[in-house]
Amino acid sequence: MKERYEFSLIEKKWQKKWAEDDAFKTVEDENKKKYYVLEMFPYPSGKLHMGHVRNYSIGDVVARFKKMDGYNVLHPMGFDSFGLPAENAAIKNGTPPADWTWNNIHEMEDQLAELGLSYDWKREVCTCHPDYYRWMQWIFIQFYKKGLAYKKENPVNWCPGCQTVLANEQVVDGECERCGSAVTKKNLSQWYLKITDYADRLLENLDNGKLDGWPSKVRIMQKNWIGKSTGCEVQFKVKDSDEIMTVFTTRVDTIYGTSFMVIAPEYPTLLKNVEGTEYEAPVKEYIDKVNHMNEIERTSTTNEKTGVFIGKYAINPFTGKEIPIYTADYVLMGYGTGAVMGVPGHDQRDFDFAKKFGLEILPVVDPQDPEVDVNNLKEACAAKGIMINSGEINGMKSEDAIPYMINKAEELGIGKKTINFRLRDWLISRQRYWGTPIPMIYCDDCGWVPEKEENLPVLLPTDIEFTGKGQSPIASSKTFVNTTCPCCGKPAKREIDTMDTFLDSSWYFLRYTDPKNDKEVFNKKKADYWMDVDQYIGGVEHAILHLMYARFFTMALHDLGLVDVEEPFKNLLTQGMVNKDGKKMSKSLGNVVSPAEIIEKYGADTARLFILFAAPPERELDWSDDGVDGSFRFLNRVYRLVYEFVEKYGQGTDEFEIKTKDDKNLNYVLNQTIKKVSEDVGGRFAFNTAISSIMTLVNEIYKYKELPNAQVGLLTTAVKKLIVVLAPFTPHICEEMFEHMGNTTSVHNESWPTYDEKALVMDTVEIVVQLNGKVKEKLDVENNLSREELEKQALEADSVKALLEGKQVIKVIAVPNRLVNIVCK
RNA sequence: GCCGGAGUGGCGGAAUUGGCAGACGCACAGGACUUAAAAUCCUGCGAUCCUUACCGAUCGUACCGGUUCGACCCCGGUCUCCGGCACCA
Repeated sequence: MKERYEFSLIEKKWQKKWAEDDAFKTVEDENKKKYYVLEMFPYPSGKLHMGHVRNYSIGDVVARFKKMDGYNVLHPMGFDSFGLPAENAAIKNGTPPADWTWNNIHEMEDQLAELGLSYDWKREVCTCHPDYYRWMQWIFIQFYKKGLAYKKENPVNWCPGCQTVLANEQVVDGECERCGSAVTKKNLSQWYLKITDYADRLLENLDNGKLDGWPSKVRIMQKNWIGKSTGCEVQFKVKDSDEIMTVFTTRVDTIYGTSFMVIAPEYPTLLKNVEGTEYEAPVKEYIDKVNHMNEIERTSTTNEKTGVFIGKYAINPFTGKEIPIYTADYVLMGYGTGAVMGVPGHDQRDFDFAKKFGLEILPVVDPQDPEVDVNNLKEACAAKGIMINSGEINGMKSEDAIPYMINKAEELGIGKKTINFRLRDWLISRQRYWGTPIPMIYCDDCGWVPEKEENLPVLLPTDIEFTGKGQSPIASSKTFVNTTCPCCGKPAKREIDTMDTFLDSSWYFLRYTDPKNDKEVFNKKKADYWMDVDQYIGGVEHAILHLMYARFFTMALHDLGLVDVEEPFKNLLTQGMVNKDGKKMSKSLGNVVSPAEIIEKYGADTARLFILFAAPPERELDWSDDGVDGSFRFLNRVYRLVYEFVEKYGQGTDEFEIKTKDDKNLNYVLNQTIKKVSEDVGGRFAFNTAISSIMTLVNEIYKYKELPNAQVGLLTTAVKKLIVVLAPFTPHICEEMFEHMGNTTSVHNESWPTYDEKALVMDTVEIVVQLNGKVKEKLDVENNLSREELEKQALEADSVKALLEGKQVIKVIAVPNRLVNIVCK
């Protein structure tokens, strides 16, 4: 070890050694407790950013700590390597997507290596590799066989920028989450996965304790996304017709206040109902107008209500009243039945609509609120209350009227209790090239048939022209499309769409448990040994999409008998963003700090230390160049401490005896630090406070070593343990210092140190004396004094007596080892 | 609109169960070492007031109020910021 801290040499030296020794290889071991720590694998854009560094630094500390703490740790890494950017590069530069992607993967592997992360690279998984997507296709076929995958024509979200369809979850505020184009609707025949079959289970597990290790924020977001609502379907007859229109409502109690009905412009019988009437032209015109709106326009809540009367009336089954039927775009075909009953008194949308079209507003719930005049409503009153104008349910509480009316509707055979979910089935077809081919074949005689499993993988063709326009680029392949039917052997055509890349990332954590298996998707025994993931770490932006898809996949695979667990991630940590000057790092703002630059200037250990120290992991972190300097200074300070120690004492000695107050103090701080780091890293992931306590220890060692009666043995112990507890955070420098202290093994194979309870008990403690809750005095008293004894000693202390002079003591509260509060006047 | 979360020095943050607010670090200021600089080391660092100084006093965790011997922490209300959902009947 040199006198100066030359991080670059040190980091290269140990990275090489770890690679040569295969230091982080993991194998199943039934005799050891397993721990699976996983960071969300990256898309191989080619460059690591600070968000990655933060994500992987957190994971690495946990992995290294758990390993030292005696666990059999699985800590793998891979690449989510299908996706649009590779294809865009092909359009722009003519580089084949595969070449572009593999180049990027190799660059990112190098960058990850520079961070000194403890991955078992033998388990690397890349989703664009045929060894992986072969099993992706296999899973799809199992889903298809179980009825979980189906093809259907539907109005779907279409992104004109990416020239592909999108899942509901990928449409954000009416825009494509990737490119920001306004999303439009298109009628297309597409593949779906039946995630709605799992809606109830996905929802239930959010609240039944299975996901208690998740941030409640994420659970609430998923809950809202699934959006369960319990209500009632009620049938309305259409006047002078055999047709029945069924509405869905959560407020069947208000049915007596229905003054109109609205159906969606896509309602299947709408055109038939107006055919040949004077209403045909205006209705068609309206539908046409709606079809030309994009999602942003159509779903804007600030829009004034629009709609047209369709010339028909429905009959309220409870009152017999005839009500006009309208079509309006505020009613969505995709939710409920596509028809609603209009109760303007108690639903704001219906209120707005009634005002616009001059329809009757009949109050049926009295909220018993002096501020609300029910007979002259200024806005809809959604509050609960007492039923009025509602026939036999008058006087009932509205919350009691709901079950009563559901019951009644069921008895009369005109309705039933219904549960609706906001969650829709997952549209997984993409009109793109760089993704897993959907392994389905269309035969004129047999229809859609899955490829035979022994023929998997269905390889991506390479004779492709990339234009960025039209249908899937795969259509341009001369070799791919034509095949024979796996069922009857006649000529048939392959599906040319590929899968949404979110499928690839929905089960990669399972493949890590058995990544090289070419006989099965993964071995059940291995998967059952490692699963579930004990700690999953990644950005909160995946709270809904990835995390819900992965949960769905795991449940479905569980149901197929492939794995025991049904929830994949026991604990979830959502890390905050890395900002600069309070703003998101971005090229356009020119405030991007590149990890490569920082590593070159300060080394990976400093980068890791700073990023873990600057803020708690789940919070946003503001990058500070000065702060990085501080972390660098600290590592230099530790380095110097060890260097000077060895210069002076060689390997030192382990033997010591606690004699002086200073000995006792250093030993206390040492044990306190071990305790604090163990709890902060092992329990609550407070890496910032763990590091601050290590800094305190270093400060104390510096003070102690200058004392004339400092003991070499105690000093040696403190320095050695310091290196060990710091090792998970800054692995290279600690390895170097550990070696310099005379060790021939790796510091990362050390057992995590335990602390001595006895060392944490001081002879005396400082307690606070308060007068009426205000601190006035501090006293050193014997440790663990009883309440009574503490009170007695405090009142007898001269300084306290002086304070109380001329005052009358009313009450004394004594808390052992903490304080005495004297209430007086 | 609905549902979450947050608000603490000049800055990042700490206070884990209602018990000394501001740990640790950054920045800044002063000093030591040095021919000088860097590096390093030492000291100070919430506000206001008092005092020559030491000592001390009062206020202070977004704002207003409450509970309590005692509140950054619990309760009620208000404001601001951030995130999610949103014409889902």
